[in-house]
Amino acid sequence: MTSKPSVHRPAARRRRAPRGSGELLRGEIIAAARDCLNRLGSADAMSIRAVASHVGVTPPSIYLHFADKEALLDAVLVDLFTELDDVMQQAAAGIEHPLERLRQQGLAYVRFARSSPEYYRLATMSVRAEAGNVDAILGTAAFTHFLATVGECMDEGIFAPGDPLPIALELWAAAHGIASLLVAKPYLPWGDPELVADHVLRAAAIGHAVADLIGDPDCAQFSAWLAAAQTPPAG
Amino acid sequence: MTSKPSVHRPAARRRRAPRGSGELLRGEIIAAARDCLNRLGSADAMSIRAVASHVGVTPPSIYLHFADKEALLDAVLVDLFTELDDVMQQAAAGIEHPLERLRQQGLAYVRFARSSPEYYRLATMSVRAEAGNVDAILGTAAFTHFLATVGECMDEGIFAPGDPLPIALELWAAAHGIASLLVAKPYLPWGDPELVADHVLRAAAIGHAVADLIGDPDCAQFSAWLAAAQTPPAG
DNA sequence: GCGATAACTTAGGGTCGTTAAGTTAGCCCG
DNA sequence: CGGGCTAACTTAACGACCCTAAGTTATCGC
Repeated sequence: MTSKPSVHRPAARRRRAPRGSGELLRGEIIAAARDCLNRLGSADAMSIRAVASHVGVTPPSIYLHFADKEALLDAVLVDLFTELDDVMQQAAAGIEHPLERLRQQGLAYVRFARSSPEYYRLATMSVRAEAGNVDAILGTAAFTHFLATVGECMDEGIFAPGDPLPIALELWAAAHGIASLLVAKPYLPWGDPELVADHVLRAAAIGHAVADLIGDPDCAQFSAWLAAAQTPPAG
Repeated sequence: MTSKPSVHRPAARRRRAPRGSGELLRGEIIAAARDCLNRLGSADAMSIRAVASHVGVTPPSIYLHFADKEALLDAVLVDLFTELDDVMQQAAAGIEHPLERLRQQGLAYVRFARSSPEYYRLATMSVRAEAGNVDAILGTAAFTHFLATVGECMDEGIFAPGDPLPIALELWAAAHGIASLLVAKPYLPWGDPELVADHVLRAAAIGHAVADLIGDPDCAQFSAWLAAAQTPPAG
């Protein structure tokens, strides 16, 4: 399991860095780690040895910059979270209706997950995070921006006014659910991934909006409300 | 990382099994693996050596019954999926309204995930499954029963009539999303896990029902529909 | 040019998954 | 009741892994 023959392209031994710039190597290591990660496909398969050899250095040198393998993976993730924010911001740029912006952000999130599955797995499915890193996720630019959009939806009357955090977390859960399954079980009959992601996100948003609207009826009551609402709106 | 000092309770060397019953050991190995899995907390930390020593046998004996570590983990999962179906069936028993049954099944699903996080991680977050195992998930008793409940909701007029599979997959995505995050990031400010799970599931169900109802308006139109629907239903 | 020290390397301990080859114990058959 | 067949195991070892301790070398300030 651990003993798959990892690819060892020895990568010509690199010249020693000049005196002040040990930080230089750090960057190269992270880049190499990212490279190994999506070439080998799993954090397990990405060995310190492979990363080191890829940079042109011996394994112990890695430990001059990172406490252990986990710390290296964490550093890779920091890189990636800023990229995630980039694509989400870009997807939402220039869209005025906050609900549509929410949707585009969600879709960008799922796309990002699908485009680099191993990173996504690493980021969301590890227990590595200890109690301290609450901010590591909630403080992320990506989440902060998402949270803001949820707030704007409240201002618009889409969601009931109040603290946007719970709604944001729950919408995130939906987005993560479909992203995660598309990544982990791509062979299931999802149909067009973009489309199914849109369905899930849409249902989550509508669901929260309507839930805020109708309160907490029991199932029979909801069923009745639904039947009454059959009269379609204009459009 | 891999080199955490695994607990090696040597577990008195077991007597050789009688001639016909090699299958006996197989069961004991699976049980031991399950035990190690939730004592050590991760599939990585569960070493073949630990499992073997827990059964009272040497590591190579494991390979008489399982091709490799992955096969052993798969066998553990088969065990667990039948248990998942048990708790979901039990949760739904005696409830007549299909929507409420759907909800209880979803809640049971999340509860199961939270009660054995490492199993859940293993089952849902691995890439191990190849193209062949579509049935390994969709053919599961748990999923089949869930699918049936979705179908009954269609008969009841909750969801638009048609193929229940897409809806079931999408509802599953929502359930998986919250289950997965509760398991992987328990330190986030979720509040009461049972409650937040209920919110997410509820929103997903309502969202799909309403989405079927209102078609695919743009955001502004939806906003208007929402405002018009403010007139609360009876109850 | 010469020490101090940053930037590495060599060597190795301990764990892991897995395999090849050996050994022992239960059972069948004479 | 005893000899042998073979299922059920064990011993030994390979190669890969993470990580550490201790050594070495190149760069820079003086």
